[in-house]
Amino acid sequence: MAKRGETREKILSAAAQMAAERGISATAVDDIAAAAGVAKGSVYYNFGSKEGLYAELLGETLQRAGQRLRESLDTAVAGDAVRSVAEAFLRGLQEHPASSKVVAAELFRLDRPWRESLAEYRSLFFSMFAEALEKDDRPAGPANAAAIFGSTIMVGFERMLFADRLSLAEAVAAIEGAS
Amino acid sequence: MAKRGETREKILSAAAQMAAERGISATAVDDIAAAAGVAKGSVYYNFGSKEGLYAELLGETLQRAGQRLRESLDTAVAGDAVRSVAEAFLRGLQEHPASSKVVAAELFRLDRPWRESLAEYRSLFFSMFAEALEKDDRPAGPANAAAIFGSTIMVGFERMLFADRLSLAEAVAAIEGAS
DNA sequence: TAAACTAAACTGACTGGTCAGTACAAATAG
DNA sequence: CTATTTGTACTGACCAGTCAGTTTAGTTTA
Repeated sequence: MAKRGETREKILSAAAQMAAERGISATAVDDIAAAAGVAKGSVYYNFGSKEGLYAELLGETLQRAGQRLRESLDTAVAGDAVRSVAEAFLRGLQEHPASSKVVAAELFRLDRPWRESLAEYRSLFFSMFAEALEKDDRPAGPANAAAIFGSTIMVGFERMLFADRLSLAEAVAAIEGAS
Repeated sequence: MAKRGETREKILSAAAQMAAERGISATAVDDIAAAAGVAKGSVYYNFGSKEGLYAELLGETLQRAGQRLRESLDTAVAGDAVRSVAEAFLRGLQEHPASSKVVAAELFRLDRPWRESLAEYRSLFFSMFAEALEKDDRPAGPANAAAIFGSTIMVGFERMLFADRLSLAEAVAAIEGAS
């Protein structure tokens, strides 16, 4: 029998994979369990509810992204901060495509229980991009942060959908040039 | 009895309002009918299905936006095209907040029947922003278009959520960028 | 001019399927 | 001995979609 940690990992991975393809609400708990090769009861034993499961998946993903951004921001040279942060963001998307897709699709939704948590992270990301702009001595109002963040997400998404058509360097250059 | 057009309008308006607050999938046809002050059967008489109803709402909204962008693009002076298109886009969001929210929330989803239609419009918008960039003699690759489009959407969304905190001019300036 | 007719518009109770969540006894692992 | 996992069967809520019947507006007939 698998250890607790392994079961959790298998479930989280299957949940991410399926939701990336079909969306969260179209993914049934029975299907997740089947895809993970695990009993439905184990999902509830480990996560309590479907909501709890996806809250954890989104939370993990967002926290990881936040940490990445924080690090790249702190180590970046002044004048290169925006580029550095945008690149860190894009790398994150690339390394965890499934959960990233889920997050991206949920980021604009208004009807989910984890709306608050998502909104919190959104404003955290905003503030970090603003910080990067400041460090580069560029205008750093809320609109400017939103603009940079928006272009980064959109370019990242585009890149995820059309795999290798767009190099990391090209993508970052476009983001820098946009605003 | 109300004329056919009136009933349709009431239903579309209620559908937009509710979906903007709770999302499409969390909005029951029963609730739409109740909010519109109309029997559930009338929804099906007029639109055939829930999917048909929202397909029409999204289609209308996207087409209107597309037209707006086309016009502003065609009348814009070279050098001012990006600003002009971005402003047109933001104005559209402002004038139809409910249906715009619905569209924005659906724009990144992977699991809907109207995914194809949305994707089509997304690439139409992309190409118009690319055209605007060209007209302004700026780099106009796919990444650049995605970047501008992303920043426009994100700033517009931010503006919709925090109503008057952000003037149209400020928003457009942030999208255009300082350089 | 009013009665009869017609078709389109509308109604709302009902149906059938889906799915989150529960129950629990038995098996396995550390 | 305790925590974890399994498998199966079940419940109850929710909700898209249906349909037989009712209302309305407009038109024809006598």
